[in-house]
Amino acid sequence: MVAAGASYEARAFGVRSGTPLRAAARRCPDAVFLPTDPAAYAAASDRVMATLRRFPVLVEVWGWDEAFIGGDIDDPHALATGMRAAVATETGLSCSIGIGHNKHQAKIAARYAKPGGIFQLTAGNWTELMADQPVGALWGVGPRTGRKLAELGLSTVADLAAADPAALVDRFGERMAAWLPALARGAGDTGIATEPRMARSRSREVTFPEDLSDRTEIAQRLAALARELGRDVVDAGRRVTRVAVKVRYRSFFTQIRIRTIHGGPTTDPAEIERTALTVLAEKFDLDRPVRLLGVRADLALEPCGTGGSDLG
DNA sequence: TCTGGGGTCCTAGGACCC
DNA sequence: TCTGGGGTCCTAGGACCC
Repeated sequence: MVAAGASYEARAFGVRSGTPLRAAARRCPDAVFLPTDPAAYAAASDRVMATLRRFPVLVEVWGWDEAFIGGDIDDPHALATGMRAAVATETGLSCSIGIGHNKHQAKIAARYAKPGGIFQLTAGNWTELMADQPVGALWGVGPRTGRKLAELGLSTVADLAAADPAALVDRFGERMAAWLPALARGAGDTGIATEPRMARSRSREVTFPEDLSDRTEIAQRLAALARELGRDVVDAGRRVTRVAVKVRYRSFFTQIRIRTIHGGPTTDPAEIERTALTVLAEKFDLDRPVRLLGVRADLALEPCGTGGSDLG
């Protein structure tokens, strides 16, 4: 069990998202531990997004607690101030706003804005603020890429910004090789998608308190997950194209095996369950203790139904 | 940091067909 | 029988983000 998030007070003690609960309790003995409440987060999120949409801007929802605001804005600082005030008045919540010429800059600016402030990152102050940062500070560069870049002698944003894409191609492929140095120079996407995205997949997974060794029990637990998932997907009015099964063993070694549904996309939960069980039986070694089981359904991009627009 | 749950996108290689 | 190229579908796996 790990913390999904932590208050700023708890963060001061070294507790953050992903910290095991045991470690969190050790570092911060006075911490209050709350269960997750997805429905409450969704409701609060809806209210915040509705507040933002009242401004004459484009709003792209980016998860529960983030949004990109787009537009040709004369005075972004004034806009941000107005938005923060409106969100506070209408929802009682505090938010931070980062301003930039693209999503990447805005995203990083928002870090500087926290907690509960406004910060602007531009071509003008990008270099000053970012040049000496580790490459991992860039949005989209994680620990793995950071390590690979370090092996090439590129550890800071400035190093990467000056790197020759040709020198990165072998390691990262054509696209990434071109993208990474641009990212380091502050480039980024500017598109704002106001329409809700059509989900590509839906999944369920569970880590067991005690590893599972009994094959029958493993199959039963997977079947139960598949049934829950099937219900979700049907409720959402979507069709399933592929079913993936995920198994994590005691060693933390994790495998995903996938199968395309024969005969085209399905809405039949029984078929989802059956496919998951087949994949489990045919493609996994179940002689080792299992720590986690998961099922994922990949979804057809066209909703099911007979041409109606019941998803409005 | 003995390591949750829910997602997205990209790449590489094999199979198969023309 | 061997050879080559291109296209498409499929799976595995890597990586990142919240």
